[in-house]
Amino acid sequence: MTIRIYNTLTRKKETFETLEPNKVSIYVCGPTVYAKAHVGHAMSVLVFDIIRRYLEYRGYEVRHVMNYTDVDDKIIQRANIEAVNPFDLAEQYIEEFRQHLNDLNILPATLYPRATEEIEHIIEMIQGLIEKGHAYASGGDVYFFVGSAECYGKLSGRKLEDMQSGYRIDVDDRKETPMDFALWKASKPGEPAWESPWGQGRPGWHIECSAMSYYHLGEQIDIHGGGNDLIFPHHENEIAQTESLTGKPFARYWVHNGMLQLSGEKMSKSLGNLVTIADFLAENDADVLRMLVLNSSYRSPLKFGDETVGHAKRALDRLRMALRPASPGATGAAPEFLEAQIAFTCQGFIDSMDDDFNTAGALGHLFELVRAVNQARDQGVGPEGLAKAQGLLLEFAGVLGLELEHAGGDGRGPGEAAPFVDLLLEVRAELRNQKLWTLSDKVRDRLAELGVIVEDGKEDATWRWK
RNA sequence: GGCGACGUAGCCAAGUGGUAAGGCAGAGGUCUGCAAAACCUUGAUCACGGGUUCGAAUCCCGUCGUCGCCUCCA
Repeated sequence: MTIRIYNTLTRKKETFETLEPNKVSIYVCGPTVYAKAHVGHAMSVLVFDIIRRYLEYRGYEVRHVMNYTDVDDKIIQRANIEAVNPFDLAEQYIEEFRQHLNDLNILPATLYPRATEEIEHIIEMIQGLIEKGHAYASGGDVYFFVGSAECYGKLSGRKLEDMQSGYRIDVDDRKETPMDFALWKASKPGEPAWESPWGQGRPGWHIECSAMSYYHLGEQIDIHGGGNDLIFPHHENEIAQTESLTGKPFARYWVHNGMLQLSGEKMSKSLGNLVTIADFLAENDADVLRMLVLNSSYRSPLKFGDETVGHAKRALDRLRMALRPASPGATGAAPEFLEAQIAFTCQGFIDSMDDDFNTAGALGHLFELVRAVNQARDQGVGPEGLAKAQGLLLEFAGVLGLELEHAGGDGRGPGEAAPFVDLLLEVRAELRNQKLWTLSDKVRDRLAELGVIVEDGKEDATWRWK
């Protein structure tokens, strides 16, 4: 009964052991806020939300920190183009992202630090690195001296020699060696700037995460997460910075989610092939995206498209359908096979999730329970008989962050239309009694066009949003 | 060119040494006035080629392919 996690650092699944018993510290790299967030960002956030929920389910007290990078070149560039204040621009997108987190049913992190609010800590950390000989100031900039970090490359599996011969690295006179990266950047007039020992400037990207993690979670943390596109250079550099300063291993487990792909390519802001979270949620229930993520393995690339989204939606519907009440008047007790399936699903769900958060496997066990519940219902098992199995389904779905009780394919509950739909169905029941099939079918078809699915049961008809 | 991950039925996807979960789609059936939902039945020897082993999808080597990173990127 131990959790195993795939650690990018060792390229192996390892038994999960925390620094402190029953406590987990997680730092996840959040977005750079210069544009609308897309469903790829949502995937990352969902993956770590699911991990966090499961760890809590398994009894851990989780400290979860996610940052916002609210000052960097892209933000400044974008603000210049739009002729707005870069801080306002960042603020606007942070606010939007927060709303997305809420809409996506993401548990709030313990803390959402921002680069601009941590300048003091960042400067302190840079000074510490300079004092230890790991960084040097150069013309208003400060660079990390990569050659001074013993294990540089250990996360991404790269060798310094290989990279130095790489053709993509620009030669920069201010750097002592080409791979050195900026900790502090001197600002140009008009750019956001803070006073520092090296003059007016702003922090480099990598140092902010090291600093925030250090000051909010401590020298060492349990899990550091992010998209696998951050492995190099971002996380490699974080390791270099933090470990050079503390002399201790930074994160015990490096966890990276795969990239969401749109038509065979990584969805990204720079490629421009994206679907924004806002656009997606305008058309779909948030649980559809979560289902898409759950049905795959978080480390692999995930295809996003009409087909996979459709699959996710139907799979979600199937889970929801299992929560339907017993047939009217049914009173049967829970049969043995249902009890057996409950025990089996309990074990299977936990075993799967313990194994590097194998959500697809866990879902498989949930679907087995779904079938058993449906079988039982068909056999006339009553509400009490179904309650335990349905309760378990709801509980485990909740662990994964699915809100099955929010019925309605696109997030609509019965809502204001309910009385009117009910009225139509009442009239339709009359038509059916009189065997006026053409008319009653017309009502059903027209309702279907409006997104209402009507299902005729033995007694009465039920309806739900498509 | 370098580093890394991956390649399981039409699609999505578990399984990592003992003869392949689950979902979607398809086919047939039960139920239904017809539908829908649900239930039952139905499909793959695991990219390819070698090797290790009594035995491999599962370990090793090679080939091909896909994706990611090497520049900002979840």
